[in-house]
Amino acid sequence: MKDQVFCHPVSVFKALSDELRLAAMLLLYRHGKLCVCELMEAFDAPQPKVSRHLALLREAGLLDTERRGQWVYYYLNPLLPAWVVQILEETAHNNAALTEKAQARLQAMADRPVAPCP
Amino acid sequence: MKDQVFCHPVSVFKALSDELRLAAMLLLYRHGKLCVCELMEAFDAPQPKVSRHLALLREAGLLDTERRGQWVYYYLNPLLPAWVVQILEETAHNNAALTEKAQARLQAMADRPVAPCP
DNA sequence: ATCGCATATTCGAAAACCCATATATATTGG
DNA sequence: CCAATATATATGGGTTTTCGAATATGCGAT
Repeated sequence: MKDQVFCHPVSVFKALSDELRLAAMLLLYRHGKLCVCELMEAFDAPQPKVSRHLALLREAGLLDTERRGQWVYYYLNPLLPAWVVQILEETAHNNAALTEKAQARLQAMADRPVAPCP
Repeated sequence: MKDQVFCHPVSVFKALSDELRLAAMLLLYRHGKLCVCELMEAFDAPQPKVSRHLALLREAGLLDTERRGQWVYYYLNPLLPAWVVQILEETAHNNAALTEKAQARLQAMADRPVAPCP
């Protein structure tokens, strides 16, 4: 079992202090892996905006990525400290409204790219 | 038992995304009530800076205040949703370093004002 | 090689944030 | 009332964040 990454709490909270970024973290916490275009659809947001926020989360160490063909899948950094995951769980559990609309748009999305193998 | 206050998660995280504010929340979580001059000492920070950050936390609904003579005591808003308290607990428990120095300076502080009665 | 789609990055400009300094308000004690 | 202490707020400036628009890169298919 690999070591966890260090996350400075202030950086974590800063990363989560934006509506789109927080919702993205919660959506990925629940769904495992999603590609940028799925998140664009879920948040009804322009591509550069989504991409920029995801890059920020990755630079903060919260997300990791995996390329599959033309798609890039984002997912929670598996080395995330347990307390950070706990915070996501706590937040998701008590704030379902945060991801409700995104969730619905994601479900309703047509032509979703095929999920990555592993 | 009174109703809890509503706290938008994004606002909560934004409030916690500053070193001084986060440390202040954790210190108050542990100590119950502290006045501004104690927090100035703990953080070795100028008075307007401390006051401004505390005001921000109060406006975000995280803190409440109580005047006792010339001192103003800050403490966690008793109506804080449980999930917010959980996040503080989780953060405090896994990031002791955040409040270590402040803790020490507070202990070492001479002439601390007397604690409020109730 | 070239086209089309998915994603990333760059480039200003507008807004938000943070700080130090200075000043104002409130309370206590004389 | 006056002086002293504790706290709050205002002002101005420097830094950071955020955005839309434009452009660049990467990959697959033809």
